[in-house]
Amino acid sequence: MLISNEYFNLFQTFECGQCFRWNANADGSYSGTAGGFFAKLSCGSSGIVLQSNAPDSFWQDYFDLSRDYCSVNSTLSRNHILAPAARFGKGIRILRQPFFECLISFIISQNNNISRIKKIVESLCFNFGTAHRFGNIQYYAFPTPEQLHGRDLSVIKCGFRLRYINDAVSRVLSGEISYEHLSSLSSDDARVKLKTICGVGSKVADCVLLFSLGRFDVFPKDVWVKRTMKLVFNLEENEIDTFAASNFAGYAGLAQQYLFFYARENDLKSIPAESSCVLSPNLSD
DNA sequence: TTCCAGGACCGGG
DNA sequence: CCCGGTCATGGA
Repeated sequence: MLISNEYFNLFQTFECGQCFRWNANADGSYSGTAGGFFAKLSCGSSGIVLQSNAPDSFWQDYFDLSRDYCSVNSTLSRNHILAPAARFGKGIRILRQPFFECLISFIISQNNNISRIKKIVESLCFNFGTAHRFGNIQYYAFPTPEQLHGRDLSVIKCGFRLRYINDAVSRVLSGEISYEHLSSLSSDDARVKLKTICGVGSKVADCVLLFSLGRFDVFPKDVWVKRTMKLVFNLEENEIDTFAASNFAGYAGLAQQYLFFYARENDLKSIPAESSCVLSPNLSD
């Protein structure tokens, strides 16, 4: 499969913090798994080459390839404060990750750092997921709810999140929480439903809504985003949602991801010298 | 040693 | 509604 798209950058898409099972190879290509499939993506002169055991339609959906990111990026760039971040992360695509994988991964993410999140998720897959092979590469699918139900998960060392995972597993298995049902709800109603899972609050729910259900209207607020919104827009936490809804034209989720990626890549923890309210444009690319 | 990480829960005010 | 303390774990 060949993907020719200026608005799809491997590093930006896989390192922007939305996913935990993609890793860079020495040559800059990326390998990873989703939905039980394996893929390797490398950037060539005529586009991105994707090798996989999955049908193209799976990745078409997963990488949100039918959406016009040029248009969305351009829309968001009309906000002159957001524009430098939109340019810096213009190759980010919002992944549509399989629901259960996304839900469990972001439950694990809470009060945690990305490198350890990846280790815990990988341990979960290695210990409880199904082993597969793609050529000479062995990989482990994300475990299904059935594979996790009733098991002692303490080997993955996820700390206090253990009972949260157990609750999510049983609620999904019972059918009470499902992708199909959530898809039929508004984002607000779906968020309320997700938050009935013990260990799922607003932030984790919004990440699931954005990274699995493709709800671009939500705006997940983690420590980095809250810090950045205060820094560059001078907004308190309780002001962010209404601001995002009225300024990001229905694409708050992508705006949030641009900001998160920009802030983390540039270690934006305090006000850069001299510029209190504009992202520094000379840091782009 | 202390602080922090893509937070959530619980209690009390 | 909002606030502070607490919850495992490991890296800086």
